[in-house]
Amino acid sequence: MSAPTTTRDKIIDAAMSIVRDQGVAKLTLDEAAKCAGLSKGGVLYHFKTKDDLIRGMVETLINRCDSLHHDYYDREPEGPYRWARAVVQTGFDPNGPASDKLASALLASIAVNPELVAPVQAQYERWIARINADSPNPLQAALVCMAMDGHYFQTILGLKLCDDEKREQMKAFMLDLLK
Amino acid sequence: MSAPTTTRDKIIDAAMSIVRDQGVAKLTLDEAAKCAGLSKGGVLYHFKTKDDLIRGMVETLINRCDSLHHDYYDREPEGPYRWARAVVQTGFDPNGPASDKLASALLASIAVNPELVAPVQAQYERWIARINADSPNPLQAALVCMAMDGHYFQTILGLKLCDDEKREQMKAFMLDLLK
DNA sequence: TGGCATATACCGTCCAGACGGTACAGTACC
DNA sequence: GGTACTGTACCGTCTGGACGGTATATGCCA
Repeated sequence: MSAPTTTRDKIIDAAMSIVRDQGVAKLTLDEAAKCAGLSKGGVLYHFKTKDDLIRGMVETLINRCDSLHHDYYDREPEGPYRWARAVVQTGFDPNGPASDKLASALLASIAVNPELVAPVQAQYERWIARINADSPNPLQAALVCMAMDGHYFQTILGLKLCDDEKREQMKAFMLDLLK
Repeated sequence: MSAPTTTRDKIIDAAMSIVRDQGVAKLTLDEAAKCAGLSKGGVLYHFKTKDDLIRGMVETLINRCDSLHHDYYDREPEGPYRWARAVVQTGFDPNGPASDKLASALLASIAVNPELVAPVQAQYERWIARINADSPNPLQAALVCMAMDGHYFQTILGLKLCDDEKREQMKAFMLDLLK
């Protein structure tokens, strides 16, 4: 994860760390300010409300996720399932959406105000469309993508389906299905 | 979902409904009491603390999930991947863990106090062990089970990967992989 | 049979603390 | 002197939880 540059980014980064390390309940404006190294007034200058802050977190999540999708798409060889393969690569990226930090944005949004998830839902549909468009068997692609969602699910809950070694096997297994 | 009988169950049921319908943030002792048709004092008689209430919700989730696993296991024909097939059937059961109501227990626990997820983590490992034990290719089973987790993930977030028709196709596709 | 103690289930009130948000007075750089 | 940003002091509200009280049922003993 690249180091945050602007104060705004620093606050978002701090908020994500709080959720990851201490749980959503501990995400308060005061705490976010303290972790970002400024006062509550400072935070409220950048984000008018707490919902606003979470909107920022969600936006960061979506942007970083989408840009990773594109990066991996460019690197993947042409052919069927190219987008699906990019999704798998993204999901296993240590700085990707399955990192504790980014996933925390989802957690924060659902917990505080379910409406804040809307942008994710919208983007999700766009991703699905993209994947379906270049997948010969949409069911096959959907299965693998659902499994990636399961991966996020496990990350958020701290569930361990497999150790690091099996994770690599899993990734290879998935990519193998997308040829 | 069977109608709650004891007051205790009624409270847990009410709490789950609140999380599902209004979001975790609205889950307060007062609100749970009101929805269950008694006073806050009454709720606190059955659950000493709010964490206790959530522990009850998580326990209900685990029990109902495990009992569904067993039900479907009994109904599935013998052979390889029998437990994995039971997991798929359970995941698609309208009253199963992917129902909004049960999933809300997870949400509540992570949001309020991440430690409360521990019982789920413990049970999860037992389920994994069971599935691996009768799966010729553990990667195949793991892929499908991860996809089921993805299904819960989508339920919680309100994401729509597929419509009802495609869901049925998906289920058939998964079960077909487990033969 | 009646009197009394104990347990269970539940109610209503009160309170300390935390939280989101406002107001405003700075400060530092351009 | 204006713009971008920070710090502090404060307010109203909400929430978890403590607590004392109440009604009913059950058990015990004479």
